[in-house]
Amino acid sequence: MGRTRAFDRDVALERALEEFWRQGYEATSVAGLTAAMGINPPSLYAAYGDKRRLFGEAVRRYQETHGAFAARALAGEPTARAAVGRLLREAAEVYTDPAHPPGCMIISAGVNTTDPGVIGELREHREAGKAAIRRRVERDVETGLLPPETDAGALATFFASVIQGMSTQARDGAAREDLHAVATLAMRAWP
Amino acid sequence: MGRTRAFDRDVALERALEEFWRQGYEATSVAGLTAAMGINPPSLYAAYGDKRRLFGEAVRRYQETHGAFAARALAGEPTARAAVGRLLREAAEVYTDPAHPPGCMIISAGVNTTDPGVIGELREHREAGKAAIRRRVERDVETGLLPPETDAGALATFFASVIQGMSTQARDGAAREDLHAVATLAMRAWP
DNA sequence: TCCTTTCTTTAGTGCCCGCTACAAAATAAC
DNA sequence: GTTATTTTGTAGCGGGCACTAAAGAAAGGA
Repeated sequence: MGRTRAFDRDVALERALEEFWRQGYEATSVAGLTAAMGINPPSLYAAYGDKRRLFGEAVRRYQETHGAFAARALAGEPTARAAVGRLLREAAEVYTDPAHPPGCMIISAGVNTTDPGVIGELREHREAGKAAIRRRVERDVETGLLPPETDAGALATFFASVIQGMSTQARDGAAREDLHAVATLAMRAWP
Repeated sequence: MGRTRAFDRDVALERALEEFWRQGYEATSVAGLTAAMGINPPSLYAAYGDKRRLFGEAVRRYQETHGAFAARALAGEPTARAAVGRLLREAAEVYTDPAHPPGCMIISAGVNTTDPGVIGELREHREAGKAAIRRRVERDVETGLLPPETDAGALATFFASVIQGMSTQARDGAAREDLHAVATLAMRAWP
């Protein structure tokens, strides 16, 4: 019983997500959030807790929607090489999609933030992504698709670096074809 | 004539530089700056103007000291390939030097900043670095050291991406040898 | 209809931000 | 020593920050 909520919780969360994506955690103010979400501060605090927890929900939602292409690419190709190639190509697409802010929220939203919880949460997501690449490469080494001397850790760090660089380039205004060229050149690193 | 300044302007500027380097422009407060510099706010404003102009001086100083290795690498090797190889290796060294904050100030200090002047100033430095790589590659294409079909712009964007990714990795705590491995793999992109 | 519960809006709270007025202290010129 | 000039420390300015107390408005249950 009681008065029903006048706004759509998921729609408002998506608006908040895009504010955090565009400006990062610290540079995004509660006033800016409420303006983007179309609600007043007490509604935000009643529905999401506080700014920090709203950010946590936004990160989770990002992983499940805009960022989900990465896990799909790594799981949906017969070889590590094809999986990473798809991962890089799709990153070029997503990072330059004009329908939302450029680059990757997980990579950029915690930069220059004071809150150690925010920094750690995003860094763990980035490390998890790097570890996923590494495991995909190791799988192909174990099955003989890649030579046994392949350094899976180095390849994972390299491709993670390239993806993080592509995100920075996208935020600097790089065009989609520029990032596709980066992806193509990065694929030459395979043994 | 008048009272002489009680602090060393250059030493205090270096302290401010490291604050901006570690935390970025917006997350660095004037209170934090004055504490790091060992002075009071009126001394900061008398000596440097305001926070924005102090940041501009810090960026200029960074380019002339910690960041000068890049121009030296591009100018001091006989081939573009050797120059970029040295650039990547030295970036791995500098970005993980425990004597100062990790990563590159030009790449990270403007992320998630509201001030468009700060954003634009740092982006122009990044674009200038990318253009310098491109010109170095073009020079070797013109002299016949690289095949005429070489895409200098794509190579420049690729290596700029790798360097920006290395900076992010360093800020995430990557070891020096990890970044050296990234540099080695990136060098496989050459035609 | 009336009561209870929840969401809504208004209007703030205390705090830290970049920045500065002011007067005391210190130095150079004479 | 005196004066003019600059730097210094103290103390505080207006403003935006994250967050909330209070009361009205809207819904369900009796």
